[in-house]
Amino acid sequence: MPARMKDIARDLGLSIVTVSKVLRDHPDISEETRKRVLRRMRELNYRPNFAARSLSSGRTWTLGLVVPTLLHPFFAQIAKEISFEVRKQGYSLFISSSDEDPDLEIQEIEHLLARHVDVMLIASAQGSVESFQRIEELRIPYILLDRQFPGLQTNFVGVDDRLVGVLATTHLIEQGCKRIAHIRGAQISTAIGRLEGYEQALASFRMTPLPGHVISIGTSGDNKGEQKGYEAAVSLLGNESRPDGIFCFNDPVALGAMRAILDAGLRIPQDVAVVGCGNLPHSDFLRVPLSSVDQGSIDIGKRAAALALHLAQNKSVTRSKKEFIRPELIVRASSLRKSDG
Amino acid sequence: MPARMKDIARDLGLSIVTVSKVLRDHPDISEETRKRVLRRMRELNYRPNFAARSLSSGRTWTLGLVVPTLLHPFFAQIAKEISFEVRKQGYSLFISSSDEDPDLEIQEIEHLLARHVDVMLIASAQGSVESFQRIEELRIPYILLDRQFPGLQTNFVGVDDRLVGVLATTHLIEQGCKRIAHIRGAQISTAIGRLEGYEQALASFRMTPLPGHVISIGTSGDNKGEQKGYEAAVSLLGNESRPDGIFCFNDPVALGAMRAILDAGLRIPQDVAVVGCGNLPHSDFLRVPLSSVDQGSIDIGKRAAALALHLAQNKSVTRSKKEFIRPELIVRASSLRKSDG
DNA sequence: TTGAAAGCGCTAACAT
DNA sequence: ATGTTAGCGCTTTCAA
Repeated sequence: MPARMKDIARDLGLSIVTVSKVLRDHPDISEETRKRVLRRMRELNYRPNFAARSLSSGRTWTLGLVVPTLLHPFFAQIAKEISFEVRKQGYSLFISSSDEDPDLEIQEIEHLLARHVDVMLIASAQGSVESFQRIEELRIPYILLDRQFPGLQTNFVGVDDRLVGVLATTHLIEQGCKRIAHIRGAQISTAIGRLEGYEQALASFRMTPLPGHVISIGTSGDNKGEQKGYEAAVSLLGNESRPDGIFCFNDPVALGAMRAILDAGLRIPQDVAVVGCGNLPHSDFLRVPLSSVDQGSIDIGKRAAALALHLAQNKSVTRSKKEFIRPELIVRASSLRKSDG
Repeated sequence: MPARMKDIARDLGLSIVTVSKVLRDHPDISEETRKRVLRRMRELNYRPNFAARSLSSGRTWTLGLVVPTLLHPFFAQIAKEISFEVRKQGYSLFISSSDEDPDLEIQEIEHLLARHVDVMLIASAQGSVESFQRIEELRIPYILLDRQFPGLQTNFVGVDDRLVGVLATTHLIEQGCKRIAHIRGAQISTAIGRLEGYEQALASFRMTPLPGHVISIGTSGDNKGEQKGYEAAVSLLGNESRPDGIFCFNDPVALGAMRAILDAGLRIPQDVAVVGCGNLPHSDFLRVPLSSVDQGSIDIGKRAAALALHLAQNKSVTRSKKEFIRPELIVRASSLRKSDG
């Protein structure tokens, strides 16, 4: 049977309240009492009972994270980082995966709300913003990760997706590509941002996408990225003005695209250069090592954790703190056509 | 302010207990009362308060999972699966990562114990079993995942590692390899099991490992697998009787080994065939698609979840239910030397 | 600087 | 079939 405050108080001839105050670093406790209490706590290996604490304080010291998938290293990294950071402050993290399914995501959110998490962190697969209204009604602070919703005033931490597109596309231009295509993602903020960056980079070199050179993989989840990328690339390669560079929405899509290019008997990067996004592990060891834009998942995790802790501790609910992480281009063989990089 | 049982009871002129009983499907409640209560619950969007429930029932409806790393898809898949399965029964899962660090793992375990999780699930990075004694003292049921400890009577769910070794090695023999080496992992049960399987398979064909053909990557975590695999393979290739087949402890190690083989100007699988373990995503798209033994992570997750739920619900603490998942060999180009495979 | 009283929302025994 | 009584272990006033 674990020790309770009651036991410590009895043993030391003090009241429970005094013990409680020591535990929470309350100022008006004499140094001597504090020491005696702390000593006895150590002896009895005392651990506070979170359920009791939550019930009386109204806080659970618990956070909830919902990601579209844990299998993608990007989200796994974020989850790990958040868990680690908040843990330092005594918070625990519920992690759940929505499998890119909006309905399942809503269920997971509801479940975490029922748990009275202090803060919610969501990388959402929603098409609309309705599910967030429930959270707001309950006055639970929340943070959107990676994916934004236009017009929604909320806390957000994610990569600067427009810059992702600019970095990748500018790099392809600098490598001498003249006909740069983009395999874009579905209608979520990340895909839109990267597309805008792609267009912006082209525009700044007085270029424009050729007809049919922006092609979408549709609304498929991440799990079909490779196949969708393959199909999209096959279509691009059949275009009357065949691209000599492709910026892909993410790495799985890029893998599929590369396979299609090689299957067509073309060379990477000489005939078609490829850049992905996400910087997946083992990108080095692919048939052609893949250039990719790193999304700074560790930074995202750290910043999200810091923001979450802030929200958990201040009853003042910040509603629209937006933090953008700078992406970084990792150049590998798939796009390196000039030795000067 | 969320609705409480008290509100429902007041509105309906009932006692709190009656409401509570409805919620928990207690038998002695009239059908009519049940319906009225359920209806009002829906109207008020009632959610039970887990903290209160935990405090009075002594159960938290919460499980804790500690994995060495979430970045490895094997553990991510397990985590996701467990989370999903237990969620169906109203349980939530705390997920934390130890980063393959035994001390950090102990901290994470302590933290979860302080949370009074109903069941602990641990894929342990420990060298010794001491940390589990703390869990036993507290009489919290726990399940070991993936990695066992000799002589420890505990619940376990994981792949049959000996069979992993047998499958991989037998396959290499059948592909005509005559000098099969093994790059083994550190002193954990998975590595030992796979080594035993390797030896057993050789023995059943009246073969034995040649001198220096079993080589260890040491105690390094998974993150250095690729480099360690490279080094190990370089050493093997310098052996006076050069191997013509290598069974690698896991896929990262196999990637490193393959790189070393290619760097040495040798062909895969003609000169050296390679088999890994883990069946990492994108194994298809490597320079040479990698044959690998799949560890059935989804199955592991499902079985672990079922066992955890059982333990959570029965106060009878099963202490040594062991479940072994059958691994499956996925043959790809890295080991395919005969068309009849 | 310490403590008494009240209560957080719920469940578990025991009435009725 | 429904209700009464007592807590679960802690925090939060407020008083001493």
